[in-house]
Amino acid sequence: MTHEELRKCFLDYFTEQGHMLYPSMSLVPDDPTLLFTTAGMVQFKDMFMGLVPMVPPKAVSIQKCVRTSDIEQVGRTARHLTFFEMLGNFSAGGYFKEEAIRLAWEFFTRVLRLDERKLYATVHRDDGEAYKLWGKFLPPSKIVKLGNEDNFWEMGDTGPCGYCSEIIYDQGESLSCGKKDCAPGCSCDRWLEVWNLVFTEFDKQKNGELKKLKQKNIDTGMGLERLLTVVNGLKSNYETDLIKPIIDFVSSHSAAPDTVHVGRIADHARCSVFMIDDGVLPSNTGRGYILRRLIRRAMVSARKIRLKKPLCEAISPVFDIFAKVYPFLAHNAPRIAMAVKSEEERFEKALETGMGILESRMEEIRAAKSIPGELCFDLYTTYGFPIELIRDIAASYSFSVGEDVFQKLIEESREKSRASWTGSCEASDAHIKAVAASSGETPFEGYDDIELEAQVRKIVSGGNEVMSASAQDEVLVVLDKTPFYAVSGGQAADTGTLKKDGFLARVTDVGCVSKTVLHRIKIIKGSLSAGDRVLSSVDEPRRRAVERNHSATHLLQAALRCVIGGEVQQAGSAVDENGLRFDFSISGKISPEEINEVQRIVNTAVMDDLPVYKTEHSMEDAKKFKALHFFDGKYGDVVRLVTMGSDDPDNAFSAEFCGGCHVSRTGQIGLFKITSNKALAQGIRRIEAVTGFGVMKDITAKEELLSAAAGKLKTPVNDIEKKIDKLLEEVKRKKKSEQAAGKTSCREIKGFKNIFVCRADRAAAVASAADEVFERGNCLVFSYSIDGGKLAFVCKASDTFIEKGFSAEKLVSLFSESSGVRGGGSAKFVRGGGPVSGLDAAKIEKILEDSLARIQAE
RNA sequence: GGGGCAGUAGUUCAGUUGGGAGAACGCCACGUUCGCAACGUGGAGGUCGCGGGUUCAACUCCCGCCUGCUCCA
Repeated sequence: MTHEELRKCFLDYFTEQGHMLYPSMSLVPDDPTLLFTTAGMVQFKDMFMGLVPMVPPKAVSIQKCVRTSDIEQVGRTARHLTFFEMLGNFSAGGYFKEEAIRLAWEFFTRVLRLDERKLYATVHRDDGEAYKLWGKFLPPSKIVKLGNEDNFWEMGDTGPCGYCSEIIYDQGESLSCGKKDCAPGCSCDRWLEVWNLVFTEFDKQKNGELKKLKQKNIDTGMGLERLLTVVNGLKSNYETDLIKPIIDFVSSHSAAPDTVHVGRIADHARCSVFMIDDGVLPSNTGRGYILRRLIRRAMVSARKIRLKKPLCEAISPVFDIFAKVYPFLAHNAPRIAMAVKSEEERFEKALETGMGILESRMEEIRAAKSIPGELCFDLYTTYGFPIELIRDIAASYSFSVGEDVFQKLIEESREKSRASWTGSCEASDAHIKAVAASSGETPFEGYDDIELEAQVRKIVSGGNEVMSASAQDEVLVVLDKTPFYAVSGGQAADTGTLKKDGFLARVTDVGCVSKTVLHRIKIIKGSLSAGDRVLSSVDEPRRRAVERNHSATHLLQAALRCVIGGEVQQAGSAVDENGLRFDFSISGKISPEEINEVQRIVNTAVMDDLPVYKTEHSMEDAKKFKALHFFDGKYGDVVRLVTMGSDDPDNAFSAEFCGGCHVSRTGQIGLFKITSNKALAQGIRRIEAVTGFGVMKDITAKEELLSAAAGKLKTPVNDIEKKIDKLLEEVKRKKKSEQAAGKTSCREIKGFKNIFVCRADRAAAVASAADEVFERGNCLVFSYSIDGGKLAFVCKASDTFIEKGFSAEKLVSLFSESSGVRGGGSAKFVRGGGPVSGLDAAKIEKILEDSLARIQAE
């Protein structure tokens, strides 16, 4: 059976039983506390919590997942993967244990016709109900009772959790670990945990307390790769058609194939491709860092097996495997390969500097016949040079590696990082979600009306629902409909006011929980109660500015595509009243000429005053337009389309899915000016720009700057450059003349042959005065100035004087003793200085002569 | 979020307990030789990432910030 057939089998079975099919969500979840989507239930979390209803209460999905906690095991065992797809059926407040167990058993035995003799079930030892239910299908000897470790399921420290029950497939004695107590539940390859049925009925609190959920839920998860292995009677995930083509490709291009490393490359290739497809790019933090680590680990393995292809080519089989399942993956293939390639180049560079450092310490390493752990740690943490490669290098020279020290240092630095981790706060979050869920959707009517009368549905203060609020309070308000745009899609939230007789409040922020809009207000006067009718008004000038910037962002993206090509992909965007920020992926460089061209194209579109169309389409219809890009499962049933220039996306200047607010004609944008253009990360650039009044503000600020500068230079604005050139020239000349010329007087000290004292009129000339004398030949010279209330001096001594005891250091130290003015340097050269009080030239030279006399006396 | 390393001439970098900012390549001028190349001499080019502090004196030490690289969470 192919993976495609198995998918169909699974989805057909559950949809026939009334389950609604949910497409896989992105690997990057909306939830910021989650690094990646790690299970099928992630997209149903709010439904399990009872915050959002599941209609109908039965769902089925095949979810892309990433888990990297067992990354070390990948390649070594038959079943560990960092990327996998999770088959699952779900119910929030619908069926529970009995139906879940029946559905699972029936799917395995009747649909897939798995050998019943090889199936076992595990249940929690306190879950008598599940034990009894399994009794209908399995003899007691094949139902295993285990503890919390195996049969209590929770995701993270808080949230939905409960007992679970696993179906285990016996892969046969040949795969047993051989231990005496090897039995179902053993973690070896013989007893494969295929399907996990989770009965979530608790909501774990931060303090560890288990609160009963409002409803009971079913959450099941089954790795597609594992199931495919079992169904086809294979021994390992790596033998399935989900991975084998990559293994074959990699092996055939390797000079020294090795199962562990080939497997690792295959797994990491799959994971990297899907992560990049969902918008992750290699970086040094967060999600990007996980991706970087995968790619770099794969590269290390590629070196080990002497892979003859770069990684960016080795990933190509992944696209073929998933061509039918994720049709848009192939569309992104060039971009994905590009991202991998640039990370490869980056890593190569890191390896090069690492090798350089290693070589520079080779002498010491050779002597010790060992690479010290401190050096390994340093190479690894500072330069990203992997320890595996250090081990290889050491082995090739038969040196040892300071592993103990290395491990100790790594552990210490990990501990440090962990200790400084401050958990994210989501204290009253759940309450607010609950209020939102019970309030229902808030229709947004602000596209057309920025002022309307609405009724107050709920008031939330400090996370709790209240009946009223009064002056000075800061509360959240839910209305029955709203003109306020909530922050989303990069567009900033509206601000404005809520008013009624004797009542006034400022709307400072507007947010969204599922489809309920929450208005954060600060009450200026009067009081507000649930049920009140209020006039809600959006600040118009601000909203218009936001619209100009948002529409300009669309024009910018279209212009970038014109100039650079279709590879430009939005990687982030932020729009507020002050300007716009657009991040995008680009493989190569972008020249200043290209930036100018982009700016010109956008302004042409503005001056052409193109009409802007906002239309709604069903997903089905929208897919017919060629010009549009789709992402898996990102949009709902109805999509809003914003096009400029034509209402036909295929002929429009710009066409994008967008729920945001826009001008009605591009002419309203006024003018578009790019203010910044820089690289954010490898392959990602950020353009910042302003429009309308923002451009005016920008120009005014620059004009003021120019006229202020002109004022200081006492010259007309147009002559600024000339004037600056002149001034620079003057500064340079002065600097030179200061050093060179200046009045200096010099004399030989009586009784001391070739010992000179020079007095310069400026501090800057002291050194050159000393040099001038010193160049005449064998001598000792003390040069000083009294300038601005400070003494500055330089003393130089040639070798013969140093030998005789007259070093610059010695002389100055005696001089300092008497004068209190300090200085220092070497025997040949000393400089110093400081404030002088009551010292004049005569006194200074007297002190100097006394000091010389003391040296001579010694 | 925490740690490590780095930021010096157009470029690649050096700078040794704090004591006059350097090399190589590149650039300009002159010269030697001239098929190309090369060689010689001279020269221009630096707020030593930014801002504080310590000091007679900071590229160098201390504190803060910015940027890049990197490991960890």
